[in-house]
Amino acid sequence: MDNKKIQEERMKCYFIQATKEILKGEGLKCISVRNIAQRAGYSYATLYNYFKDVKDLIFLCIHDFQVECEEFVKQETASLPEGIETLKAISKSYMKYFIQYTGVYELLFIERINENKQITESVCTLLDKLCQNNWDYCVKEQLLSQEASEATKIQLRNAVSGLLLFYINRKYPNSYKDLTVLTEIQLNKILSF
Amino acid sequence: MDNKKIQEERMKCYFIQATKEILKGEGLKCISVRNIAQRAGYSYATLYNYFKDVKDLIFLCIHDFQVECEEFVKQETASLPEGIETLKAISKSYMKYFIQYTGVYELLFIERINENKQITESVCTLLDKLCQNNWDYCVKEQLLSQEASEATKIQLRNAVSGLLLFYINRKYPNSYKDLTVLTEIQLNKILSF
DNA sequence: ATGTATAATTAACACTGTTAATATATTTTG
DNA sequence: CAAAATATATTAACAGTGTTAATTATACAT
Repeated sequence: MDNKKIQEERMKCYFIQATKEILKGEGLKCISVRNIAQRAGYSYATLYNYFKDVKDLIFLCIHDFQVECEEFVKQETASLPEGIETLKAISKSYMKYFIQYTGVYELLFIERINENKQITESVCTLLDKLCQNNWDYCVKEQLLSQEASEATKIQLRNAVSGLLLFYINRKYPNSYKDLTVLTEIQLNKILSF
Repeated sequence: MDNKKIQEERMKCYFIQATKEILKGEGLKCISVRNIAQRAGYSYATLYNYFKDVKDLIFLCIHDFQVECEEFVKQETASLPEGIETLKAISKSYMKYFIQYTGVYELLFIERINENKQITESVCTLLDKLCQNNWDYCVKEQLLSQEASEATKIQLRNAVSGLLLFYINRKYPNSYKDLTVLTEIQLNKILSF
């Protein structure tokens, strides 16, 4: 029956929605089967009729957050012209998203979940993807070689990851202002070619 | 009484030792009060006579691992002359330590524990510290300015952190060989001045 | 309307960290 | 040296966690 599928998808959606709300609000540490189910308006065991386990459910949120982050950055940088300054703006916007939703950061980069290679790789290279057309532009305008752009892309990804890890996970530096200063210096250093 | 103190310290040491063994062996996910106590040869509740809670105990391991990492890197790079190549060697040795003991990496950089500013900062700047005399050397030899060395130091720290995070936590890239290639490129890029 | 398939719930299990009450050593005192 | 007092270690219990089995409620087809 087709109705079965529709209803099943709707139910799944309720649980996924609840999970996403908790992650964005209270954070990863507040995720529990009973907590999710309560917010979805069902008993905790009902969840297991639609998901293999809680990891399976949480895993499904990753893709949604990835898309959300992408849209967030695109909206913030859509009006900017292609080039180095936009690469900086994208990087800062990307960081802004994860600093605003640290629970999402934890899920995407910290939490050990069922290792799906596809998703894992697309999470790791999300910033690369967001920057891609700007890198292409810089190469086309001969601001740097194709080879150099590849290495610099990875450099940018690592720098941003490092800054986020220390700031979100270790409160280092201990103020947002200090982080922005640090970020500015690092971005200028990496993106001066 | 002085004997009291000695005995108390000995007891603490048994639990700390057990915790460190589990962390270096099975990893952070295998840490539990009952598991630690069993390995130490005591009941789980005995632990609470010597530590406020399990976080307090785990926290005490951080300093030891930091020292161990420091000694590991120093031993591997002691014979090298000061300079850029040694900065690379130190970075690679530092990465090697954490890849060998991923449980230690998790504890120092991933796990959310009682936030002690002192320790947190010293963990975040451990690589900086290990490199310091080489940076001083490079500045003295006028290979780069003091200001540039500060920015590059942070750049190196972030790059290494990013590489470790993705590789250890997300298996990206998915082979150690690929990681070494990626690392080599990144280090050469950062340390070419 | 009744029987059957399906979905949702409660009860239970094996874990987790932590605390209170109990049992065991150890030390101090008569 | 024996008894009382103190300190230490252990078991039992509680409130959590994820997960599964058994049970109840619901929807659907005959």
